[in-house]
Amino acid sequence: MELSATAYVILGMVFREPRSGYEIKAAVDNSTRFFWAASYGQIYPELKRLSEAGLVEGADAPTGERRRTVYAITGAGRTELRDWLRQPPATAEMREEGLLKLFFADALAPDEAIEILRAMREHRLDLSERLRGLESAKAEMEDPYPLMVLRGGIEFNEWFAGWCERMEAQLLEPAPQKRSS
Amino acid sequence: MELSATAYVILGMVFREPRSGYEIKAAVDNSTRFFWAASYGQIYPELKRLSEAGLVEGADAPTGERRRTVYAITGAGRTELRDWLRQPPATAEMREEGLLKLFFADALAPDEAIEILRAMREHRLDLSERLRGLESAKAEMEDPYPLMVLRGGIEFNEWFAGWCERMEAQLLEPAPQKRSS
DNA sequence: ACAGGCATGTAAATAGTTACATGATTCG
DNA sequence: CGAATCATGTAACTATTTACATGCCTGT
Repeated sequence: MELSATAYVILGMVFREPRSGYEIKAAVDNSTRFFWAASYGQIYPELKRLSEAGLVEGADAPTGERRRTVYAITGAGRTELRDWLRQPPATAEMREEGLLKLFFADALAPDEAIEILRAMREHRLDLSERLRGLESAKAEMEDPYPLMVLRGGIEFNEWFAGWCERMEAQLLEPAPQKRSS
Repeated sequence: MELSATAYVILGMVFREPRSGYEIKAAVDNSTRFFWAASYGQIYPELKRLSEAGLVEGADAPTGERRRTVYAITGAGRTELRDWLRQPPATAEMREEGLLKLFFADALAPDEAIEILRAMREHRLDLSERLRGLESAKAEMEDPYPLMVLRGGIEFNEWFAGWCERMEAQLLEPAPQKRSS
């Protein structure tokens, strides 16, 4: 069975409890989004495919007149998810515009290069703040892995901010003089 | 002027010296690829667009009978690149399948979760080794930023590997007992 | 002679975002 | 009542990868 990455995100998100497409999107947005995103344009069509493949099962669960479908994982879906989890992770990518700009910063004045680092640092500090805001909610869960990943995210963003700070300092330092004695 | 991200990668890559599409690809592959990739399918069409927009200029530079075009940045291209470099970096994304799997690892046995971390750690160590292999080449350059970014990449991958190691150890530890005294 | 690297390009497929359309419910 | 949020979906667009096609040049 050849499934998209989004398919596995969905399977993972309905593994513990049935969820609607909207709820899956919300769950992704305050957890995996930071290392694996998914939009409505991916989620709804994928739910239909997974349903046709028998890996999830939809059930009507309207709130009043507002139609709503919650999807539960099936036995086959659970098997599929576990099989995938056991494969060694394949993709690991980063797209960091700040590093790209820093890479080309020789085209700018030195103080402008420092400005790139400062902006990256601020962004990473913002992110770690936001992740900290999610921490208490996850701290109560029985499942320990989301919290582990979240704390990893916080540590990473702080590490990155620290690196930016060190590089800013390095660029401010007077260039080391080459002397013979 | 609305340009794609690939356009700026190209402008940056031809800023210091004219390069062919093939050389741009090679340069990307052992530098920015780790945080910003580009394929032939993006580079060649984009070179044509940039050329039409007057931001780069192609010149025939065949090697024997083998046709070859090297592109040099124009004054307008330099201005465009610098304008972009001065904008605060907008996109910063990560797609890390290992973290996604770890996030869902509750569907597995504990030793299988450790295996995910071990695979991620190995991958990051491999990467930092490969980046170290590129270090000597960049150490001689006059332009200091590529080396700074490269060393950042090495440090990041080592930090990440260390985090994986710490998390592996945490999962191996006996669960802390809740005692009153 | 053949493999591997240099060199340019396109076509097709896949992935992903964004914007839009529609309508119900809840809270202030 | 109006805004925000719940809820589902599609269309259009943009981005990106992969595979393929073509052909020259260099070293063994």
